[in-house]
Amino acid sequence: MAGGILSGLNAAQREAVTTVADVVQVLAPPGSGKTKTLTARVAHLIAERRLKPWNIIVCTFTVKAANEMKERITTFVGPDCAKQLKLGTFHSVALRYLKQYGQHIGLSKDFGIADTSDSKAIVKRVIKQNDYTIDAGSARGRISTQKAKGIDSEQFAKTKKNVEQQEFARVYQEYEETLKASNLLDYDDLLLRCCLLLRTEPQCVANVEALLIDEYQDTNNIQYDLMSLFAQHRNVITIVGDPDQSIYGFRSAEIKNLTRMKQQWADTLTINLEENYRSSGAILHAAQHIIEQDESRPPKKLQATHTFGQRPILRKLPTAAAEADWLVAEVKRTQALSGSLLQPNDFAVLLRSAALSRAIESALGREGVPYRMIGGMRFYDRVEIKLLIDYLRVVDSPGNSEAVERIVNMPPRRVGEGTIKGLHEEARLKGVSLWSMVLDVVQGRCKPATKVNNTTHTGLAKFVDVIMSAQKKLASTAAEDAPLVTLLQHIIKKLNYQDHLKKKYADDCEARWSNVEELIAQTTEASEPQQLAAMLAEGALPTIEGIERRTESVTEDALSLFLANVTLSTAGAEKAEQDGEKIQQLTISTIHGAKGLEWPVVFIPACYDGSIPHSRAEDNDEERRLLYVGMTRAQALLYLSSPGRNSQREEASMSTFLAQPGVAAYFEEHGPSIAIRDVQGLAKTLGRESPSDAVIAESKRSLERDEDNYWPLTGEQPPEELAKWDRGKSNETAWSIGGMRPAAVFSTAAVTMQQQQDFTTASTTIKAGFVSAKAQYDDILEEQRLKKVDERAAQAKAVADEKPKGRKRQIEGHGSIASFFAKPSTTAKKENESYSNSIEQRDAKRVKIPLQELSNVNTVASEDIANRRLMLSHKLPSAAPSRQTPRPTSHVPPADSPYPFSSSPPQQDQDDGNPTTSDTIPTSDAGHDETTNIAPQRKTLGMRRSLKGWNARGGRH
DNA sequence: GCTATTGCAATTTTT
DNA sequence: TTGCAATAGC
Repeated sequence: MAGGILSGLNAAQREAVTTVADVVQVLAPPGSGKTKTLTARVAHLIAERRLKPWNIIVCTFTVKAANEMKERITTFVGPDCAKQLKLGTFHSVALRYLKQYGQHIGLSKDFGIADTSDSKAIVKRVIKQNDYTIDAGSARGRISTQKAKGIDSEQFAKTKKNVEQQEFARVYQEYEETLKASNLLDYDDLLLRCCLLLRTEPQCVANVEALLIDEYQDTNNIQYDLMSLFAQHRNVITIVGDPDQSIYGFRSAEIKNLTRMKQQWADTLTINLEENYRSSGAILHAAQHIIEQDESRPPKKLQATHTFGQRPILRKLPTAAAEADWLVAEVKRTQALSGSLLQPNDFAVLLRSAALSRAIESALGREGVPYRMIGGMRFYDRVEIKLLIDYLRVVDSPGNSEAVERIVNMPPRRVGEGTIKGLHEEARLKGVSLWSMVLDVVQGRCKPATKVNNTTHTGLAKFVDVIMSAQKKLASTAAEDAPLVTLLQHIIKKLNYQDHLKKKYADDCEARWSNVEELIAQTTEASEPQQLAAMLAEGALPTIEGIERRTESVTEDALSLFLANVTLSTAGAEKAEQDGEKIQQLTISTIHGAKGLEWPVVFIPACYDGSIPHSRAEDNDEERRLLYVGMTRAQALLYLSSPGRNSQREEASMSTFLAQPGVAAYFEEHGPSIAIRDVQGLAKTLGRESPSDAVIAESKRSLERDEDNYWPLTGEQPPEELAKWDRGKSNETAWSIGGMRPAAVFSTAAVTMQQQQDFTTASTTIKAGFVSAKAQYDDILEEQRLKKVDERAAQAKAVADEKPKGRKRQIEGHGSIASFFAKPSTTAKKENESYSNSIEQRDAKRVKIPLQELSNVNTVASEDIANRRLMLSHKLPSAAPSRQTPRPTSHVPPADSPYPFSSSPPQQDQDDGNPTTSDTIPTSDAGHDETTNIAPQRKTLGMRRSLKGWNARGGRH
């Protein structure tokens, strides 16, 4: 077994794995096999040193890291053994101790965890109640900072200095009181209380033989304390980390903890890993150059093991939309030029902040590149899910007044804000929970000072009934009978939840309902006897003599553990992740979320001042490290880029980190040409087989542009786009249509499964959106027209079949319609796709015009389209506002599409070697055929009308 | 007093 | 582009 554990490790790694030193620091720069080393050490401790897995604690910082660690350890020691390890995020390990031994520090067993929205609500209420003037957001942050320093509210109050700080001290104190009253712990409390517990009852960790910590550079002081306490009996600690990758300073991470550790344990052995196995030499050089701008940082060696490869690319684009278009074009180009050596899974787009994904998502959607988003909105944070979770939380512990407040009038029960606020305040003064207050009112035991009229009283009674009946249900369901789902189903039924969703979210209730179904599926899974047992067992810590632990009542513990896990889990997306593995998808992530991961090709867009370094960041060195972390995720190709304007359309300049003199030498100005020998180099770096020359040549043919030469290197608009800008200014409506975000593009990994469904129903949904008979009739007419147009276009196509390549044209009527919803700036091509259908004569004649010229022709045409739209909007009186809402239907894929987002699957036409595309079909100036005129115009007007309908929506009716 | 509508502001990173 | 606050209406 030892051979297995050590195989593939270099000398330094072996030393780290097998050393007999008790306290070990492994300094592991990016790509040096950090996780590999840590997992191997765990395996070594178990296999060679004969430590019991249940006496080993492994802490990570993120759920993802924990999962990955678990997976990798499993391959070493097998699932049974791996399961017994105490492995998880700091928070989840702390939670286990508190659930089991919390009574020793006076913690009641059924405490809940206050998530971000709970904390936020509490702080807000406290501030409002007292007419304080502090900003709620910053107060929350400060509370967390104080807690991470280990300063509790009373200590802080004692040191209060100025008025502002006194006010904050009060907020802090009241916040703590409220948490206590609701029987909640916030994230920081989990760590703090665990420290308290382990100080008061050191016996709880008497069994711990070894402690291992991943990403140690991100520990804050509380976590440092926790580390010392976990290890207090044997002092066997292994940490891995890299100061250069410290990017959680905002969470009070202390890089100093590395030296602090050496001071506390004088015999600490430090091992440096210096070989990078991940990235090409060119990428490492560039990344290294960036990180070395920080002069306070101790120099460090990092040895490339791969060939030099392709230099990273640093590119300036005019706008975020252009940047996104360029990015997607590069994805497609590199994919094709590599002969599909690179697949969508191999690409990642890493962002400073999740909100930057908009432009990227819409460009990807438009071009049919499937993607998934990690980070961003969490599954359990979606309103329709959160509400149900809140119901479960109240059933589990009604003392959680925050949750009660959120759900008491949801769905609407005619219990208004005033009533709730009044009752809540009254409850607080009385020192009871909101729930017991409500209960007393409903059952007539208490006459509240707050006025409660009859309808409101009935509403409250309904609410009480839901909760109480659910509690009964839970109590009466045996552990074997899937208590969690049963309970959830009961609540859903009692609430008429599906109807509620229909009413509240008329336009996308299917999507929301399918999220609910996903939640049901998750609870069903968690309800299975083995799962239930596993959940309880996983939480269980070894029995230690002399320490009393709490006993369990299975069903209630299951619920409370389930809820705790929900709160601590990042996504609840395990399932979607599995699916993600099967489906080829590009990844979009924040840089923070990408830590520890790697991809063959990485894009880091939006590298402008204000984004990286972020305008709100207080520590620019940390921002630089963030960029370094992002860059070092790349194995073979790395693209950095910046738009000339930020999201607010203000001018944006290239990140200072990249604008330094000398930096440019490490970068190319444009994407690589990727000759065949480059593909071989790529294959080598990635450890894959290189595709044959023939395959490469073949896939190259599908490209309309095989060099990154559309966007000027200066960061200006290409002449084609400029022409549009000049003339298109007044065409605002069309732009805003284009900016619309498709409903089917979700930010949550967990929802990907449902995207498929959304799309398969998309064509019918379009119809459903047309409410008025007139509109529907128009639509039918429209479709017929388009069909006719398409038929003619198809004929033209037959004539012109030696056209250069590419994307399969869309013949379906709705496909053409869809292209009109797309963004004009970037989709001039697509507009032409449908529009040009009408100009078949020119089509046939111009097919042989070289690419460059073709795109110019296209531009002229789209300009004219824009102008004609404009004219029409003046001439034609708007028709009666249709009730039709502008369903974002832009990416309706063909029904047979293998990709959820594909509107143009990268398939070749089978019947001829020269598949046609409409992309490059040249179009002429204004249409001269009546049919052709009407088709695009009416669509445009339709959109205008519906936009009006959108704005005025609700005005009538 | 509750609901709906309209108008307004805001928008880092994670447990 | 979404989420919250104030306002008018029921």
